[in-house]
Amino acid sequence: MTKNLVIVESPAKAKTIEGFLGKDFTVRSSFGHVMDLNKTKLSVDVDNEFEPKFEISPDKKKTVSELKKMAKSADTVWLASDEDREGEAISWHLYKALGLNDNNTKRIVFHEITKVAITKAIESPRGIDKNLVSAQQARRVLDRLVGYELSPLLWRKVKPSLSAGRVQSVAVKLIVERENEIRNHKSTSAFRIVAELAPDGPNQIFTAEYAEKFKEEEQAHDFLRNNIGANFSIESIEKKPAKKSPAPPFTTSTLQQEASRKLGFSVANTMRIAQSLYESGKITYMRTDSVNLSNTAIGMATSEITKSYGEEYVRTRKFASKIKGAQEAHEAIRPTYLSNHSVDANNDEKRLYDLIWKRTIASQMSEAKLEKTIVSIKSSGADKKFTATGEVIKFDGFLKVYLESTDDDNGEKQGLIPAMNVGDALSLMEMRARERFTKHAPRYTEASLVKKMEELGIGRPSTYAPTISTIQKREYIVKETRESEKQKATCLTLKDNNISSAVHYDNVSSDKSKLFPTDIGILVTKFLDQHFDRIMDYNFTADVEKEFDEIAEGKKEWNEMIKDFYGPFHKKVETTQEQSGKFSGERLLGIDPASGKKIFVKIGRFGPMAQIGETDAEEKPRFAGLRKGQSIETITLEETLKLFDFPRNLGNYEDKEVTVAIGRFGPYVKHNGGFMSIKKEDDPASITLDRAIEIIEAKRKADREKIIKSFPEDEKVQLLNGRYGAYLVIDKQNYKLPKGTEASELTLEDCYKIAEDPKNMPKKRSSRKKK
DNA sequence: CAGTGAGCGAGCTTCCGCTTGACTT
Repeated sequence: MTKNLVIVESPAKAKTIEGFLGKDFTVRSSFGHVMDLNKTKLSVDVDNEFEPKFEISPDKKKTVSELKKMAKSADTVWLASDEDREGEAISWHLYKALGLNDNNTKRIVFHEITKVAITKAIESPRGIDKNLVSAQQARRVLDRLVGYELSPLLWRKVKPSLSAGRVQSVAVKLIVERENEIRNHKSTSAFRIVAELAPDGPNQIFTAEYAEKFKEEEQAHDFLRNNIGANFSIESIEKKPAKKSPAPPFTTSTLQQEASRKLGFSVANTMRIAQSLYESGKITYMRTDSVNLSNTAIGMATSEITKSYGEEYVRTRKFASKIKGAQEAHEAIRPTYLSNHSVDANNDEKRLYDLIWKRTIASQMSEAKLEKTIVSIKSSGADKKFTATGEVIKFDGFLKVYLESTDDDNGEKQGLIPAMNVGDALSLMEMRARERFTKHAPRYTEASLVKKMEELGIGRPSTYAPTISTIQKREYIVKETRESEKQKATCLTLKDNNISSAVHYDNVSSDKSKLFPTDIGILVTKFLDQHFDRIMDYNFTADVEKEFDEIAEGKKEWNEMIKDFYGPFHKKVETTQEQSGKFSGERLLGIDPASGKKIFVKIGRFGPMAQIGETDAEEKPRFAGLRKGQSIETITLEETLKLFDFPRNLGNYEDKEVTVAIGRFGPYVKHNGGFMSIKKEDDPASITLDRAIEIIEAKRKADREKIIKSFPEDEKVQLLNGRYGAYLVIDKQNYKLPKGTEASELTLEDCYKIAEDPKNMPKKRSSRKKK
């Protein structure tokens, strides 16, 4: 059929490339890896040179059989997966899975998707690099061994269904350690002195800061008093030129950071939107660690900048990655056509595109030229000097288009400074001594965690977003907005020869959508740190990467490397398994005044819980789960005792008892065998019977509205309103309704008929949804 | 989803990286 079959990793790429190649070429995609280790088994023969058992992934069976068919009828198969470890392995796996041979198979690589690059690649094919394949195998086997030996250990020692891995466990550790730092941070305060001054003549006020801060309010007060009626004059003015350069074009990580800071997107959201822009051909590939732009792109940028801003704004650059372990198989993320200043798409896509366009264009624009002015001012009432700094843009350059934001954007703006001369007298408008507290390190956001992971070389562009969602799904960390801590601060003001004092409440931290560790995350980190310090070492990944590189260069055997690692690792797993007991993080809080028994908090099978009495005591202990937001690290005895006030009997309704209790999904009201969750506004400790009845009635109303139709002839059959529209239930089994069906018009016969059609059976979930 | 937590024991959970759809009760 086709003479040449070219296989790439992504279907969008396949479509583009097919346009560049002639009729004789058919381009298809493998959709990433086609072979992997079996998910349900270790699939690594640890007694036999660590031989991995790769098999065709279940969800790739169809792709592989289609490709196989096409490959059979082709003269030549061109394996064009990415030029990195994983890409090489994809080619090798395709080679095996499609039953290819050396005579009709060629391996090619290209970094940019242009006709020239691809034609050139076709002209210079090579064979599959087995060393690179071995390096991937080592990476894959190492991750499997770590993940599949540590996770079961956690199930036994801590809690079922937990997970551990080279990447995720260290990501959690970063957040746990940051929280510890914050907990141990001792905030100190000092009074900062700021003067608002104005030269004679036009009313141009500017601010200057005094060179010293004062620890005590009294000292600050004394200082202000000394400056009542003082003379201010300019001692020196220094002007110096400064430059600002644009940031490199986007990689996955920097795109996630900027989209988070400037647009407020989560990393998963950013990737979803970028994927959509990529699929519609608007931007280049979005999973990349490269800051490189192709010559074509730089050419487009040059003409676009010249046209829109003028020649003096052009300054092309080649950026080099500073990230260790960067594989740079792709270009940086950029618009496919820089002449499109915006795109026709939904709002989020437009905004993300706009960001990418600006960043790309700015990266090829001239530096901004600034002039910094530093004015030194002396006061007759002070020993040291006041300093005012100003910044004037002489030439805006790339700033015309784009300025990168930073994580801590609370830096004060540098104001304009009026034109003045040395010796000029100034009038004091106002002087303030404001108490400032030192701030603890900020909690991570999703995006700043990605930044840190990238710095440490942990994870890859394709895994940042999934890793962050995994550690949230496992409940190791939570993303939350918490009430920020306030601190009382004093501000003294000198104005019109008078000193007044006022009190402010300053936010110590801004905790909007920040990452917090949970009790389980803290406990698991502690456990792994104690027993597996090597894997929890921030340098572990970087160190093994060096060894993968040696394997890729043919300087090392992959299974030798794994053997060296696995020996001591596996021994540690075994001794921990045998010698250490349950790791519950148990904390003794004190004595229950009612029973005289001990009260503990710890991690149980279902998460954090409190316990009155000892497990091996004759009388069974009482248990209660901790509420959301409570932590075994910080909960007090009083708070714990309150948890045992449930279930609480509120009285009777319709001759049946109404009780309120706290369960797995929060507080609920129980009545006549039914459960109803209570809303956030209601406090289970003080809820009244009347309010509980309201909740019961509201639930009944919702249930009534849920039923579209029921049949008195067969009560097992019901048509219900669900989250995704109408559906059919027969004897607890759900069925989809065929498209276009009006549920309220269906007869009982219709329902039976629908249930018989296997098309309407709901798909079985491949993996059970985690609680 | 279902409102537990000892004991009994079967059977389940899990990794990282490469890619997109399929399709939810």
